[in-house]
Amino acid sequence: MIDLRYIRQHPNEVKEALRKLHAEAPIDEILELDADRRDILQELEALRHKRKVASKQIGQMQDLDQRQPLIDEMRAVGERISDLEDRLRDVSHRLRQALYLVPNLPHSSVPVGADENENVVIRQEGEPKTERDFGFKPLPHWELGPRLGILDFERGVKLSGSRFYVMLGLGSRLQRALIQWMLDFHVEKHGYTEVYLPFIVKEECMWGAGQLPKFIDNIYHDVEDDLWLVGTAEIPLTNLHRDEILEANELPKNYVAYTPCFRREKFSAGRDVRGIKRGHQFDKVEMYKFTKPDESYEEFEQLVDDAEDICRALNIPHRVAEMVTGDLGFTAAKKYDVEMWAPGCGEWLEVSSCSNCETFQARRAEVRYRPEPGAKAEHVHTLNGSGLALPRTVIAILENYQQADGSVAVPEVLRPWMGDVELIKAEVVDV
RNA sequence: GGAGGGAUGGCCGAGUGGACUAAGGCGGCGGUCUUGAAAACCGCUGUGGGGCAACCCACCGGGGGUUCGAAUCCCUCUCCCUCCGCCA
Repeated sequence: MIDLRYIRQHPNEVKEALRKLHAEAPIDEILELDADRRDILQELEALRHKRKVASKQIGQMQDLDQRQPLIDEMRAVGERISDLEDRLRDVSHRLRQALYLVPNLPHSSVPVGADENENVVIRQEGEPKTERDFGFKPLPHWELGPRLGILDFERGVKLSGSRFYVMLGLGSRLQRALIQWMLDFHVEKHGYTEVYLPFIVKEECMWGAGQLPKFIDNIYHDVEDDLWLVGTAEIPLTNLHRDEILEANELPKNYVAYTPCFRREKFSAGRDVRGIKRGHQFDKVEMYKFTKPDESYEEFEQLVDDAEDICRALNIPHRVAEMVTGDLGFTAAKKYDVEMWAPGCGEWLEVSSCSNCETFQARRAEVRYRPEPGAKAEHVHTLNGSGLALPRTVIAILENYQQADGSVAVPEVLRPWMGDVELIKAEVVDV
């Protein structure tokens, strides 16, 4: 949610920003509702004051005959107050709903562009391996996995339908090793605090993180208990300090969490249906920062570098792309994607998406800090970034580390987390 | 799932219809005293909103209601605690 005062004072700047985002939001409606709300509020408060004073008088009057006319008058005032309160509730609700539809505004440094095709690759480390480097034609993971007996698509579908899969044996263990290793890596090398979170949350968390109302169709929802399955750890992490005022000296607060993520993928029907790139359920290690506003961009660059560190340690080529205005998404003021090269499917895979949401989520979830003791509380900035998304990192490992005989080498850094297994190879099957 | 008890400011805690403009304490900040500190004493110390301002309004877990007037009465929801049951 962006600042209502800012919209009121700079409506044209907001509209201009929305044009750059290729987004629409009911700004004129917001301005009208805001004006209405303040009109109603002023009248209402004047009447409440009048009633308050009169009620005090009534309480002190002994003469019932004198009292009665004043009581009658105040009864009428009470009815008008009641009316105005109803109108205020209605207008405030509509105003809030309208504000919830406004996306975050882009940071001034974000390049203007229409869509993802105009995103800017700002750096790349490592050269993608070619067929010549391999000495054979590298296979995509959806062929490698089943051949090695570590991926089973048919049984996933049998259990849960399309976009579900089963991991087996060393495939499953590889993913588990990655989770452990990445958590330890961020805790030990980057100083994050590990946190274990609920995977299903209350509706208000969804509003706080900016998931509702916009993304309702992409969220799994348990109707009976009105709980919502998280599509990313960003949701419970944003709400971890909801309605809190943090001390300046405890910022930045850096968290890292592993969670499964659940997404209905209503908007990507038919896309990325092969393999494990886009499932309804996937695992992710997520980094998250609560920072002071004037430190957030410095912390943001660090966050991206922390994600890249994982790519470096795995020795897989990666690049960083900066999102243009048209591809920023709803909550980010600035966003980078980290992509790993996958030689089998022949594409750059988004393994991390890093966003600086500035005060957008903090305002929704009311996360604030006190700049100085005794000073007025201000909203913090919130930053999130995958560190990294698992199935895609597994894809990159399988496809980059495949050998001519169809086996897959285990990256050295992961071996201690995999019982020193060095090679994933097909089980010998009795004929 | 059943029975009972609770939810008040940063924290503890009093308050069962009208001076609550929420007592008192703790903590924090400032001051006096002191070479300095402690102690003692004095003062200040929540959040949000409206208004150019003086100032005003709201908030005692959330929502709704009764009343001229609600922290206080009624309804409802949520959460916490104790005990019982079930259970990884």
